[in-house]
Amino acid sequence: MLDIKYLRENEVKVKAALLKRMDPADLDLATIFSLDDKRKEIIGKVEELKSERNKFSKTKPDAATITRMKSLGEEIAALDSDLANVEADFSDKMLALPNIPADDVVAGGKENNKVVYTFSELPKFDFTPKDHVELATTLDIIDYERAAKMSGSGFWIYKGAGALLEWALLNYFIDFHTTNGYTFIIPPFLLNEASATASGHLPKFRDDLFWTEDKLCLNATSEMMLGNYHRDEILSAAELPHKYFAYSACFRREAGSYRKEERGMIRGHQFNKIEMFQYTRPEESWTAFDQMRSQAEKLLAGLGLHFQTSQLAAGDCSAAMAKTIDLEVWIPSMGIYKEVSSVSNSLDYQCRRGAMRFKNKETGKTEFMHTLNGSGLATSRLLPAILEQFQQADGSVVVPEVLRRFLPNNLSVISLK
RNA sequence: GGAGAGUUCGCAUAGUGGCCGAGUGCGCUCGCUUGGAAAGCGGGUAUACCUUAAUCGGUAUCGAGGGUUCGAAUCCCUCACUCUCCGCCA
Repeated sequence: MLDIKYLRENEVKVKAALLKRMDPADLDLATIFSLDDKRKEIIGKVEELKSERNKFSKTKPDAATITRMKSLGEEIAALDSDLANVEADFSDKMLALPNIPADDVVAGGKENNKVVYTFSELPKFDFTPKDHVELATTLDIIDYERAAKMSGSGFWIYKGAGALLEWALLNYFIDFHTTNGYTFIIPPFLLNEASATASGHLPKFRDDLFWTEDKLCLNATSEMMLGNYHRDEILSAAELPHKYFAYSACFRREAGSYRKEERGMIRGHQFNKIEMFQYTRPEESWTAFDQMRSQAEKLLAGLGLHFQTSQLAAGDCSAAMAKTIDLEVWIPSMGIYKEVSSVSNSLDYQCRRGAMRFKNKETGKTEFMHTLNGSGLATSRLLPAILEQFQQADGSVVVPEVLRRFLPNNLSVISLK
């Protein structure tokens, strides 16, 4: 959520920035301002009346006063209900406004994304490379068929060396983030509606979430959890920044999509992800952003995979974010780069929504913090990338060096039994 | 799933319809005192919104939402959470 005062004081600038990501037809600040005016007007009136009522409520009033207060009460009730309507309308419209893109974020959609970094060379093969589904199935490390039998399409089973490799990836990430001073969190995997709303995923993603009969939804990214961790809290300046990382399985319905082009485990209903998250002082968030980007890149580079980093155009960033960069790993069989990490700065947008503040010692004021999140990393596209990029002519796969210490007997090659 | 007890200002507690946005103790903080400290004494110590140049002031908030009432921390209803006992339990 944006700051109404800032909007009013910087209307021209804000408008220009928002138009980088919004259709002009959807941007109507004038209506928001007039709702705000109306809101203030009613508040002025109703509070005056309440003040009068309170004066008489301090003592036992006589019969005449009681009659007068009764009609005053009716007036107050009417104004209160008007106010509730106006405020609901106002807050709907405010919540619908996306974040203001950072100055260096270009306008437009996906087509304007720009590659800003590339790691290593495109892998070349002197044999005909296989895709990860064939490799995994032949090596018997991923079982798609039995997963479909048990749970339906879009699920898979990690098996044997596949499960060990998956777990080694997670261990490698956990080790890395812990070394960098992040605190490990394993959150609940189900959350209630209030939390999903505060994190900004509702109402937008309602249909993309799995819902239980108990009105809880399955976590689609642990950002939902980490972004709620300090909700309605006021922290002290001294404890900032807070750096967390969480492991969770992530569940997404992915209704009606893509199965043909995105076979195997490129897109599924359940995958594992480790998410970095920071709460910072406002003046420190861009430094933290660069830090998180570099951490995600190091993590991925450590695996030796060919990938690129793209800076997203305004329209391709999710609504809450002022700036986002994506790490995209090369999937040889598809001939494209697929996202494995997304690092974003939401500035104070999420904190306004969740009332997450800190006490600034110098100014004595309570201010909103900034939040940043970044995958570090999602595994569901890494495993295919590893299988495909590191495959050998005989169908075996070389295990990245950094993972071996997390595997039994320092397993270095996954081969046919 | 059943029965009961709870949820008040950072913490602990007081408060059963108007004098309660809320007392007391602890904590924190400022000042006095002191060579310095402790003790002691005195002051301060929530959040949001409205108003204001700012202060002052006003409104709301005693788990959440609704109701009764001229007036609710206090009475009624619904919900959430915590604790105790019983039941069930892959």
